[in-house]
Amino acid sequence: MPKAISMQTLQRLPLYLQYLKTLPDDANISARALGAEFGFGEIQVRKDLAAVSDGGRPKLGYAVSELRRDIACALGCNNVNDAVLVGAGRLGRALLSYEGFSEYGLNIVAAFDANKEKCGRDNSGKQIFPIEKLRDLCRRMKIEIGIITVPAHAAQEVCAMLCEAGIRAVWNFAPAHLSVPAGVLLKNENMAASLAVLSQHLAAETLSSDSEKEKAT
Amino acid sequence: MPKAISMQTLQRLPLYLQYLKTLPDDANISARALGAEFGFGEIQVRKDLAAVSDGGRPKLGYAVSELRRDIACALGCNNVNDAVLVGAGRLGRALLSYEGFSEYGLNIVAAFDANKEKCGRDNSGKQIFPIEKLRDLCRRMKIEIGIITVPAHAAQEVCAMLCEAGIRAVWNFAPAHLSVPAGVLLKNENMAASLAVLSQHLAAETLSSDSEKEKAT
DNA sequence: AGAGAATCGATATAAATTTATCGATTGCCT
DNA sequence: AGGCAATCGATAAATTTATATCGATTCTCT
Repeated sequence: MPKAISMQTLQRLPLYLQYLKTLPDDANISARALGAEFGFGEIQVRKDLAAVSDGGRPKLGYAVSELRRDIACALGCNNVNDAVLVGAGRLGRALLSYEGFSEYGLNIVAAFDANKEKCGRDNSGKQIFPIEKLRDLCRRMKIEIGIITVPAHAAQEVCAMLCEAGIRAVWNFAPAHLSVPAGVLLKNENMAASLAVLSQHLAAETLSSDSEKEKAT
Repeated sequence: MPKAISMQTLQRLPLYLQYLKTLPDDANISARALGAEFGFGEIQVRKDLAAVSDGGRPKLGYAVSELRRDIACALGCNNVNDAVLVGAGRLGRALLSYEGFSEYGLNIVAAFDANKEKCGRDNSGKQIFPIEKLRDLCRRMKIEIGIITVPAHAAQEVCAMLCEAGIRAVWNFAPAHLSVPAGVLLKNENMAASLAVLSQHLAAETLSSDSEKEKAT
């Protein structure tokens, strides 16, 4: 049963899950071994797992199949969330055709674009509609997640449309700052932040000879 | 003077920078106003800014142009880092043609793909080479950043190639768990983690009327 | 010029997160 | 069976991060 899961833990769980999926069903794994894969300490892993699972046997470790089930459950991977995507450019189509989302309970039901030439059936098999139909479709299907992959200058406008259409969570890939009404969650896929970490690593290593601690995120 | 910038601060700075770029050069902005844009507290913003800038005048706030300069400097946006990208599929090409990276000091000099049909000049203007040339080009140009956008099953192999070619930081977009030698930074662009946050928000709101969870021990 | 309000910076407190310590449990080996 | 080593879970300490408090500064308005 899910206790309160800390924000940090919540973001590590998908990593564990991803890795656990590569292991045999009947395997066991220790917190230490799991952590070693990511450069995490074993205690941290144990605490993470304790937040979602109750199994874990001394000397053996955790049963992989149980862990997978428990993590998936905690992450809500089993409750499918429908989503729409706005902006059928390169990035948008890349996400449309990415099949890994379903493993995490995300189902992109349709895409929208202002350019009518892009409309029709994408070669991912997903339908791309003119943006005018956004509101109606979202309301009718009670969509709760909107994914924004439009150019920065159009992002706020699209965001407003999505909110107006009843969306409750916005996943923004546009390099733009968005504002959302209260009650709507905004999650920026923040590639600039990742870049900041990368480039600081390079800068740090070039200056101070070494003794850098590697960190996977 | 570059003090120690905390990890969290480091990841907020690009957000500020992004927003500051939308403001007039001669404007001023207060910590409170800047924070309000992102839902951050004003004190937090002030501490973030204090880590990279020294300006900030009572009653007026911070000079936008100074802040931009200081943040950009702290993020190393001025020292250009060359990078290569492996995997010229949809996502790879999307990143190739994304022009926003240069603002953060990332310059993708070339891409590689195992499929020779994809080689040649991309319509982003970037060259796509056969993967066999990866090692040579990286070493010759002293590339330090490698971006992985191949399917999950090929990711580890590509990662190893990059490390072997002298890469010092790997930016992984593949939904796969990678291991890198010590000294190489691995940054996973962790869309699953973002999804976890999104879907927990939805779940929390839906069940918000429920009482506290019980825990099995 | 002086009152007043906004805002900064520094210091202090609180909360979240990570890391350490230690005893208890369990499987494996001889 | 009995000892050994691995591992867990819980509690405690340390570290990092966020928030609050307060005096000092400086701009604007009258």
